[in-house]
Amino acid sequence: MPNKTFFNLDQEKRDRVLDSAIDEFAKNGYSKASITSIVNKAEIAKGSFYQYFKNKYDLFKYIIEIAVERKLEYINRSINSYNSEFDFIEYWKMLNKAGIKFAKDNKDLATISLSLIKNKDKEKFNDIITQLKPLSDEMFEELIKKAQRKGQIRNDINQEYISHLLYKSSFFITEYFLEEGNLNNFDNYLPMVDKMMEIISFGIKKEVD
Amino acid sequence: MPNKTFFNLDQEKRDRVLDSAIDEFAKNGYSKASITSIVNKAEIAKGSFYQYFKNKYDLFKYIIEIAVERKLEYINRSINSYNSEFDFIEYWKMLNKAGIKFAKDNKDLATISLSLIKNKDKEKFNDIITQLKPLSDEMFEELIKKAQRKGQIRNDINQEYISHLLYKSSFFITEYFLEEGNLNNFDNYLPMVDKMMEIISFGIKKEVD
DNA sequence: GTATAATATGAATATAAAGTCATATGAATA
DNA sequence: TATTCATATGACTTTATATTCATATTATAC
Repeated sequence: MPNKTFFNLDQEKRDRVLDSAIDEFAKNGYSKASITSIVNKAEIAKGSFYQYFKNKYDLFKYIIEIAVERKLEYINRSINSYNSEFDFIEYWKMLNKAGIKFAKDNKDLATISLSLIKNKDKEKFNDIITQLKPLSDEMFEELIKKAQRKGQIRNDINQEYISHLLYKSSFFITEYFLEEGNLNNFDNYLPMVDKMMEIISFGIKKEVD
Repeated sequence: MPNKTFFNLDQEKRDRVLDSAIDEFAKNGYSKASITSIVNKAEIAKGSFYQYFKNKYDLFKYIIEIAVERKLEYINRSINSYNSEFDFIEYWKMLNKAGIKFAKDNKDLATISLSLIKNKDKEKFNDIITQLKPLSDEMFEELIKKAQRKGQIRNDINQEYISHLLYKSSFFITEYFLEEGNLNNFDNYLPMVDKMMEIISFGIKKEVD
């Protein structure tokens, strides 16, 4: 958590610091991100930085917090506009689309979150990763159980397998989107994702007999 | 490429250096890997290291070369023992299994290759990534075209989508395997992969009518 | 056994990073 | 105006890194 000094700052300056940091972390990942670069871009003194944050990790943690918050907003907005009878496949597609939309509008935050999840240094980021739980594959578990009860997806496949497959696929969908070439091609990208989701749906859907 | 001095060394010493470096890169990734750690583990002097390699990058490049070579051996071994009529799904499953087997027997090399592919700093590693081409999604393209011609997989889906899906899925299969918990659970892991591949197959397979 | 070439060595150098601290500035209060 | 408190500052410290280099050791050749 930033010090209270940081929150006393006028929003313009606060944004300058955060934007600079988000840019730096997105470009270089956590360990290669440089405080010196961040303060230069934000046009504040190095000493000031340490008036605002305990250290680099403190800053990073706060940025992830922002990212999670923002992404949940996108997801909740989707869920709220979903009025029909529960249909797992549709629901899953909707979540993926919300994820892509979040990444489209917040590509740096999305990049940072992704890099965190892909990071191997679990020890170090353990407390941060805990924050991500609501966006993890555990989220799918309940949904999948429900869908299997309702006979919407095959139940001859271990729920853990499906959960992991869907969770990971949502990642590489975002990941692929964040690759150059696709970023500025949102309109071409969406139909592609539709096809991918369709492929996976075919595999998990229970045939009506 | 290492200097000729390195190749003049007796194999025991060469292996000591390589093993130490592979271990270090697998544990820490490229930029956080430390030459000091490597030479300490290998029990050679720092100065000696720079008699063998031009720099850190030179060493890394060489290790990737080894990884690619070794993985291709696994793949070729599989392909050679594949005698039946071409069946895309079976072929694809076979490739994935060869990949997992490679990862099982060479977990550090597999970890390093994965981290390279996941790395964002394309500029820096551009020349190395070129080496990986034979293991990339381009490999799938020809296979998929062939399979579509033979009517083995749906042709209402753009070949690029499928190619990317299959390529990425092969990654997360390896990735998931390399996560702790699964590594020492090879026998439980294989059936799980079978199920995952089955799910995707359902989606891309052409129904016989 | 001497000369030459190959290899080994670790102290020294250069660079960059995170984090600290004494001090300066400015705003608010009385 | 004088005092107090919050904020700003950048030089300094510490620590780690990759890389270099002059020199020492060992092996090879004659």
